[in-house]
Amino acid sequence: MAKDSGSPVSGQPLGVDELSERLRSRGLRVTGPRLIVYNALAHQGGHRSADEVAVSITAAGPSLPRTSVYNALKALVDAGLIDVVDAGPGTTLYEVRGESHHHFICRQCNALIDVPSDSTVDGSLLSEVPGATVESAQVILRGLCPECTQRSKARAKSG
Amino acid sequence: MAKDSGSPVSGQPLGVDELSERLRSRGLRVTGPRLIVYNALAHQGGHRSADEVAVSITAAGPSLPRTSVYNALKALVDAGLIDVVDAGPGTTLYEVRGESHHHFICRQCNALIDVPSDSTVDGSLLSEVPGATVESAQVILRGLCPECTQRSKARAKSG
DNA sequence: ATCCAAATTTTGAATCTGTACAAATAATAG
DNA sequence: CTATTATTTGTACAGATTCAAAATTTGGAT
Repeated sequence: MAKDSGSPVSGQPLGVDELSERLRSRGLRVTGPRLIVYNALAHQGGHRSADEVAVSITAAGPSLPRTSVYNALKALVDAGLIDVVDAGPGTTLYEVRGESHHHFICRQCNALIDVPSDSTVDGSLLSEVPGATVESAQVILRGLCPECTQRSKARAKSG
Repeated sequence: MAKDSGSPVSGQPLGVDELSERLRSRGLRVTGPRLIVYNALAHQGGHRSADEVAVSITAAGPSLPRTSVYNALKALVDAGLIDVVDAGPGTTLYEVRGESHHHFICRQCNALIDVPSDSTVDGSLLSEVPGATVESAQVILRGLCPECTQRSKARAKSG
């Protein structure tokens, strides 16, 4: 569903030691599948589905059972090491936790583009719901990506 | 996944005539299923899954095949008459297109709450992607809804 | 009013994601 | 090293969405 490549907005992935510490600090054990899945996702970069992660793992050596990939992804999310990408309904996408950012989705080619978040705007969003405790704000922008915008303009001119 | 009822933020649904015109203006035919699905969604209000729409249609008379509901929903989205709700991965939810607004999702009770959008903030979001044509911006706010926030406070005090 | 070509609907089955469960296994405390 | 308990794994399952092919309907032309 989502066409996607590397991410222009990201922090650097964690090493095994810090990774382990973070897992333990949340009461989670450090296991093979979790390290493998995290590294696969970090190595691929960008936004990836559980299936894409599984495939890349298999490509790199012995494969992990599908269920294990799902389990590991869930554990990593719980540990705050990776995030579920807010990019609308459909297949769940994950990304290594890095700097806060938003997402742009092209309605034509489905490209998913990271957009640096403006902390000022971000701040105003967080105070928008009276009575509620707003913990995070994700923005989904939709429209035509730069490439499709170009193509669209070209088509309008010539024919 | 999403617990939900009517929407506090909405425009008034379109009549058959304007509905038809809008479909035609996008090269889409005016068909029974499309009108039925639109009206069902408009009548229910709020954020609804394809299944909820199908059920409400069946309850009101002759039922539509599930596939037809999906087809009609897609056509209506293409025509810009309804919107896909950005509320994270999972079942796709739809709503009649009305005033622009955002969504708040409670991490505890999964309540999905409409949040009026601040046009100022909205404006800044729309200009955030150089080269791209940003057509819409939806915001997903996450945290504790007012009720769960209350419960949380109460628990902190007493126990 | 009628006919035609193309767009849609319909039917039924297939697919794709994600989850539930129970038994086997591995990670950590002591 | 051993016990305890979290995890992993393999299998089965459920729900959402899509697909292919045949039947029908729409909108424009005759």
